[in-house]
Amino acid sequence: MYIVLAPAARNIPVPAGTEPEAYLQRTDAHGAPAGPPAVVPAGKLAETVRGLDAGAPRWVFDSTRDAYLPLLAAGTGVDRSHDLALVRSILSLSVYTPDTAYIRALREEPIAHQDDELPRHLPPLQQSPDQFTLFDEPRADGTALEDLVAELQDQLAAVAASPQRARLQLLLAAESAGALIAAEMEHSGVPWSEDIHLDILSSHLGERPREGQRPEKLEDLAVKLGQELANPSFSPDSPQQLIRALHRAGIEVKTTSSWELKEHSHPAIEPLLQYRKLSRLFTANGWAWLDAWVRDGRFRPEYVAGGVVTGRWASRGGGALQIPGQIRDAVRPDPGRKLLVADAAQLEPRVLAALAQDSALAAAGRDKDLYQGIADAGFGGDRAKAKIAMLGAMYGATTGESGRLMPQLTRTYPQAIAVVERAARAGEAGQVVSSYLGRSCPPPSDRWLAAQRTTTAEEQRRADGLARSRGRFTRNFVVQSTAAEWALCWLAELRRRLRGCAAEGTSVGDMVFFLHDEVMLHVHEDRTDMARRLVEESAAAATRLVFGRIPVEFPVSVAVVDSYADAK
DNA sequence: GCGTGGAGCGCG
DNA sequence: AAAGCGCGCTCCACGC
Repeated sequence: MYIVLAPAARNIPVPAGTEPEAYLQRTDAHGAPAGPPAVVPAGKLAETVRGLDAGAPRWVFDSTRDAYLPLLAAGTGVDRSHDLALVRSILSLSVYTPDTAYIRALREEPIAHQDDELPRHLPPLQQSPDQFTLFDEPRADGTALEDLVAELQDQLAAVAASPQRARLQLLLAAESAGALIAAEMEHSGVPWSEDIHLDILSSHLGERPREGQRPEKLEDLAVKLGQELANPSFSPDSPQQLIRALHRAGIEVKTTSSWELKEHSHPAIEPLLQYRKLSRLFTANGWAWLDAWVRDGRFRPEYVAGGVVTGRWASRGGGALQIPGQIRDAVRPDPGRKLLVADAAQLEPRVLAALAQDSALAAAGRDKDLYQGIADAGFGGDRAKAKIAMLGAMYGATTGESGRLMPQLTRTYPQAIAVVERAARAGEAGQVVSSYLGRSCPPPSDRWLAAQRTTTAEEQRRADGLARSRGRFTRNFVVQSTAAEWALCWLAELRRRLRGCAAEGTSVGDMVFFLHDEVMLHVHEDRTDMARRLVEESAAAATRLVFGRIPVEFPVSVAVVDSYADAK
C-alpha cells in the first residue's frame, strides 16, 4: 500500500561491503511495516521503483523534490505519493487534526513546519563541529528509514482520527500530488526560445552591454532624465537621489512609485517611467537571467510546492511565477507541438460563492463571466467596477473606490460577504481560519498577542492596526487557500488523465507550467482537442472532489497557441 | 565585506 | 482611478 523511500545518503552508516542507493520499506494501510526493509544497490533505484510502481503503491518521500527529481532524470515516474514534510506542515496547523502525541510534539517545535529553509536532515551546527566528519558518522537527524516509517504511522493515525477525515485525506493527497507535479514541471521545463527573448531585449534595450554597464537605451533615458531634472550626474536607481531631484524640479511626491508619479505632469516623468520599465526588464529578465535560467530551449525554475501559507506554490530562483507579459512571447512550443494555456476563470469569487453557498453569486457566474454577472446585477453593467468591488471584498479594502463600492456588493450578496467578514473578525480576535478542506492559517505570533494586551493610547492604536492587518489576512486566507486546493485537485486530476492516456500509448503532452489558477501544457499538435477535453473534465472533477454536487460553476478558458503571449 | 530591511514592481 | 491579499527578485541604504 505504502512504500517508504529513504535515500541511503541519509542512512549512514552504510552496511559493510555494500553500496546502497536507498532503503525501501513496504507497509500496510496504517503504515505498519510489512516484511523487512529492502536495500537497493547503487544504480538500481530508478529501475526498482519502476517495477514496484506497477503495484500502485503510494510512495512516501520525506522531500518529494529531493527523491523524485533523480528518478525523473532516470526516466522513472510514479503514480501516487505521500510527502511527509508537506503533510507534517498541514497537520501541525489544521483545526481538523486530532490531539495526538505526534501533533502535540509538532506544535511544540514551530521551526519544523514554519521554516522550510532549515532542511530537517541537517543536524544543528553544534552537533557537527567538524565538517569533514559530517558525512562519515551516523546522523541523529530523524530521517533514517525507521523514523520515516514511524512518522508515516503517526500521520496516518492522525488523519484516521480526524473529525473531517475525508476532507483532510483529499487535501493531503492533492498536496502530495502537487509536489510530484512540481518536480515533473521542473524536470520538463518551460519551452523557451532564446532567440526571441534576445530579440525582445535588443529591441527594447539595444545591444548587450559590457559587464557593469547600462544598455544603450537605458543610458539614453538616464541622460535625458538628467537634462529634464537639470541634474546630469544623479542615478535614477537611487530612491533618495531621485526623490531629491524630483523635489528640486518642483514635483512634490511622497514616494517615487509609478502610480504616484503618473498623477503629476512634468517632462521628466515620462522618461523616468520608461527608465523604470526598461531597467526592470534589464535587471530581472535580461541577458543575465537568460544565462542563468535558460538552457537547451528550456526555462527550468525551481518550484516550492506548499511554499505559501495559503497552499499556493512559491518558486525559488528565476522568478518563475512573475514572468512579465513583456517576455511571454519567448515561450514557444517545440516543432510539432502547441501550447495549451488553461485558466480557471474568476476562481476566487467562485470559490467564495461555493464556501458561502451564495446562490445569487453562483447565479451571477452561471454560463458567463462572473464579474460581468455581478456588474449586470448591481453595477449598471460596469464590469470593471464589479471586479474592483469583489476584489476589495476579498482583500479587505476600506477606502478608495473599492471601499465605496462594498455596500452595494453586501446588499446583493449578503451570504458571500458574511463569510469573508466573519473570517476577518476571527483573525482580528486572534483566532485561526481554515480552507474548505482544512488547511488552517498560522496562529498569531507571541508579539502580536503581546501587542493586543497594551494600555497606552498609542500602543492601542498600533495594536488595532496589527489586528486589522491580521483580519485582512484571514479574510483573504479562506478564499485564497480554498482556491489553491481546487487548483491542486484540478492539476492532480489532469495529471491522472494525462498519465492514463500515455499508459495506453496515446501521449497527449506534458504539464510544463502552473501559476495559481492557470496551467500550461506542451501538447502534440494533433491532440489539442483531446488535451482541451481533459483539462475541462479535470476542472469538473475537481469541483466535485472538493465541494461535491453544488450549483456553482468553475469554467476554464482554454487557448491553444504558438506563443504564450497569445494566450490572453 | 556581509546580512537585512525597505522600496519598487513583476505575477496571480 | 488607485490601496487591499499572497508571493520573489533586484536594487539601494544602513548597520555591523
